[in-house]
Amino acid sequence: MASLPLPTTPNPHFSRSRYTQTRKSINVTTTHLPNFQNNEQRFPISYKSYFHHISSLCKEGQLPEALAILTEMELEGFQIGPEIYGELLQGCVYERALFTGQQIHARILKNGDFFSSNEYIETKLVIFYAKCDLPEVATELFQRLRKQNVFSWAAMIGLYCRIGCNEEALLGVCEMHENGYFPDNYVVPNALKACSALQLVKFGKGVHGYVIKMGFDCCVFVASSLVDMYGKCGVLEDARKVFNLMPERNVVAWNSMIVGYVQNGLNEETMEVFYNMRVEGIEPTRVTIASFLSAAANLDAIEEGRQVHAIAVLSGLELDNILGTSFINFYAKVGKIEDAELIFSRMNERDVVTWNLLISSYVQDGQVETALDICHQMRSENLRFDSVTLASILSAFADSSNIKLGKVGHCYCIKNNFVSDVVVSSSIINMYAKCGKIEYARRVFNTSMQSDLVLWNTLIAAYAELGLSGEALKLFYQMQLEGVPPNLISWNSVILGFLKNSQVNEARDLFLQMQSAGVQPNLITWTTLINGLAQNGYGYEAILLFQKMQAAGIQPNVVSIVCVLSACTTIASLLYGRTIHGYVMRHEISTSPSIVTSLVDMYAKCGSIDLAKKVFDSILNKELPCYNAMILGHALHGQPAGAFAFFEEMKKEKIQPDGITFTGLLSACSHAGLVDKGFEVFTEMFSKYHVMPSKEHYGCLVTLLSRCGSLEGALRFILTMPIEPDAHILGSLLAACREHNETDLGKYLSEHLFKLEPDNSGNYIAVSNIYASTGKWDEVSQLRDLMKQKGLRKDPGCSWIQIGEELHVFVAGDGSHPQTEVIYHMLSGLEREMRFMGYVTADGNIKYPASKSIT
DNA sequence: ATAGGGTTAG
Repeated sequence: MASLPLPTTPNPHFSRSRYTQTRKSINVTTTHLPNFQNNEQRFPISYKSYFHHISSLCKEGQLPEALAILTEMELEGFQIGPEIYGELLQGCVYERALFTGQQIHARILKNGDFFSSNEYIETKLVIFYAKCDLPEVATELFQRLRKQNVFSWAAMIGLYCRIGCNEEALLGVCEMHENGYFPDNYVVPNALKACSALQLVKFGKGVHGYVIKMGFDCCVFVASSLVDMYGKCGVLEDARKVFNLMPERNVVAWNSMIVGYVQNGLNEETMEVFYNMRVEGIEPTRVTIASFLSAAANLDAIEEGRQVHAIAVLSGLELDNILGTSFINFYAKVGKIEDAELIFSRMNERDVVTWNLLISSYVQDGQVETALDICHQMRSENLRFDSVTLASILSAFADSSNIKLGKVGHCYCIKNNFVSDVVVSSSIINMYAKCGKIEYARRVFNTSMQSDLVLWNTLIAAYAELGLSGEALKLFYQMQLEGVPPNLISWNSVILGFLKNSQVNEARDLFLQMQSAGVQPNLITWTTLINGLAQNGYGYEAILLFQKMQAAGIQPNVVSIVCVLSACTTIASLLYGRTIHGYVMRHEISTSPSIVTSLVDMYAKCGSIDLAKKVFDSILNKELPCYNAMILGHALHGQPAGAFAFFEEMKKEKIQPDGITFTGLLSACSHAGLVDKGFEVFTEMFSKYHVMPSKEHYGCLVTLLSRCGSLEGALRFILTMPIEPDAHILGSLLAACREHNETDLGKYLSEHLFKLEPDNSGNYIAVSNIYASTGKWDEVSQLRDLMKQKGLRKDPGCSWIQIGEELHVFVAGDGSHPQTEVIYHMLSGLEREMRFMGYVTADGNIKYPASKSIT
């Protein structure tokens, strides 16, 4: 019989019969033990051999076999020492085998005090229960410990970290330190993790100091954790410093740096680190790839993402659920939905996240039907919808204004208790608002959690979109009374509300207010303002604002470029339009379809049909909007043949025309005086192309008749058309009155116009044009003063150009067209179509010379 | 020690 190193005192509970019972209970078959069973010679096996065998079985995860040997040892009469139980418990820790571990714990207890009060065993038990994520049991055993040590502390701190009790974890670190146990390089990473979870950079820095003092800073684990902590706390400079100082860097160190950049939106830096990592020859892991893909998705970097896809395949990385979803996310975000689908079909395991990502991909792509299809498939695979699924499909119903399905979705949320999720309820509010049911949105908001910022923002955005700026502002104040401080999105929405309601000054004022409140405007704020100014007739100021934005260090994106191009268009600034075109070419965003379309539109409307055509020809997949831009461009040039040629080309390419196409064709007819052709197009529009005529189309015909036919014919047409004439239509009649010197009829129509829209500044301009054309400058001045009194500053009916200190004001030949046309005429040398009205000096006074030619 | 999905603003 081999001698035991421990215990030195006999165990009173030890008896053969007890262990025989245990043997039965664990159902051991001796076939597991070939070396021992088949050895007929039966050399005496030493305790040490048994121990090593158990130890290696435990390390291989063969716990039942290890237990069987334990039983065999007991049958052989060995007294079991703590190190054997320790090995077994360690095996259970590796395997997270809670049940087996509990059995071992029971055996230890049966062996009595000697074992259960052994420091080594006690610690192992704490570690075991901690690793099995049982905080109650682990804490109880930890508190009953006769002697704590670094290991038991490490286990408890690790447990607290895993289950998200980060405060407890940090308190533990402090307490162990106070009790004289120095946190080792296994405890430090957990402490740092807790710091980042709690965003306690200062505590993290303290730990960093401790790390340096203890000399742990050369430990890769610790240093990587420091990089991770600084990254998660947003202190990228410090993360980088630690990273640069690391004597050796493994994949995790590189990954931590990459993850830090990606999570802070520093996408370019992420890519740079990735490339450096490649240069150093470090093989990427799934973490590397997933993080890189996230950056590539944010940057719309299709090529880079595809290359990394190839790298992942070449590196033989397994396409697990998380890596797979990263690929789906990347391909969906860059608009390659087919590739996203392909990845999805190749994945072996899919969970709710995977399915949700595919659903939201289709929603973002505007494919509502397919998204719903996927929902059904998801259900047939016995996966339940969660709040993420519902938020996605509700936003799909919002985008497609499908209130019927929206209501079904709302009911589903009520039945399945999703309405308490703020993300879901904000989706419901948004859905009702986008479906035109603002009162339903309000009611859902009233019954929801009123402490959530996003819910407030959703409702404010809904009112803002409708131009109900008063209501939006009221909510903006109300949320602050309820103790919810507004964020950037709240400010942006209120500004948008003002601009949608033509309250340009209020919008500008709020833009200043937000800055004095310490909220810095972002790209969206600037773009909202630029777009709003352009839409309200302040094209020049919009361009100045765009330049100011760039001076403030904010890089424009696709949306802001499109907005500033539309500003160029409204004031026909070919010069600045070309500047923007240059910017676009230099920054390699010239492939964006919306920018290209805007460029065509800008050139066409600013008077350079040749440049418009040049850009148009460079487009590979031409869609409806760029054809429309070319048609409108030719219409404005008074080239109906060109407009109709593009219409024919469009038909050849099997592109369905829409309402805008026909507005272009009709205005081409109106410019060229083709009355019959105009009515032919009008008839074809609804009989052949099933496009319902809108107010705009009727307006074009009224202009056509009043210009080319007779004023009388136009009046008769107005009486027979199926819609009420709006201000725009009356405006074009008014212009015709001026052409025909029908001043009395003009004055009569003006009264109607002011009744229809008393605060529309465009009407003031239209009426003042009548007076201007007959040289009645006093009346013009009176109307301008009235506009100033009313706070109206919008000047869509006339146009101006700055020459030195003077602002020269022009009016179009018939005064009925947007100012764009005026400057277009000027640029294309068609001065005869235009009449010079006067000029505004720098101090704001208007001077009206009798006449002036333009050079 | 490091990695994946949803809501609100242009």
